[in-house]
Amino acid sequence: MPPAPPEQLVFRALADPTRRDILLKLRGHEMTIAEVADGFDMTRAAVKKHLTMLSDGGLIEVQARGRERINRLNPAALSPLRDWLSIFDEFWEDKLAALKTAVEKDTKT
Amino acid sequence: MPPAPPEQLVFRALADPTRRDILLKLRGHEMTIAEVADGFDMTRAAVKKHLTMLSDGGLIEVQARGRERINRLNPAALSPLRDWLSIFDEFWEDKLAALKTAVEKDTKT
DNA sequence: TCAATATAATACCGATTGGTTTCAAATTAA
DNA sequence: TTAATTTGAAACCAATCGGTATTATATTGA
Repeated sequence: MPPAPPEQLVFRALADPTRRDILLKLRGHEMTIAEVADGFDMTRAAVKKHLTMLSDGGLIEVQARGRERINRLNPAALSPLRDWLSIFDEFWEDKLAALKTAVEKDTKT
Repeated sequence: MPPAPPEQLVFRALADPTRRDILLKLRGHEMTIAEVADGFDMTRAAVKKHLTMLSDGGLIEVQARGRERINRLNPAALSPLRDWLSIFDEFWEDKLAALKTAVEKDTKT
């Protein structure tokens, strides 16, 4: 297993909508570059660049098979994102609690 | 309440490490621009630009108070990110299940 | 073998980003 | 009132980004 890419590469990879769409497309089954590119309104070369950035972030794994490159989703690489998000869970809860209080106070009057 | 910014503005806002650090810094209590900028190795103007992008993504709320601008964390704006992440939960689970199976098989031999 | 296919690699382009500096405007405090 | 403070806004710069086109390389299939 290659080392987990730094958090920054994950956030950077997800910053582009085309790359997020690629990840969605890769759910379920692996694809060659040409298959991934199919349906996108850009050249294969452009899609390939996006795939490289996704690979840099560890979000996909690429495997050579003959002259093709098989791209496979690696959902485990989303962990840094989950971890970062969890830092804000308590504040999220605080906001919810405050809202609950406000609603209760409102219905009481 | 202003309309929720599109998902893309949230992902874009989080793509920069300085902006993520700003969000961490804003946990707990609100701050003026100068207070946010303090500790960062860049000009106040640069930090202000980051705050603008965070505001564009709805991740902070800005309120004028005299000549100061109070910046407050808005954790609710992270929802699009949570929602997007949840799309991959099932594949995450699949991977875990596969791992579990592999481990069981391994310990059995 | 040889042509077609799948990808890689590079150079190039315009737009955006992340930063700076400079100057103006609004607010506050002495 | 006047000077200091806080911010806003704009011009500018180098680097990165998202895309193109072109060329080269490796693999496959007839």
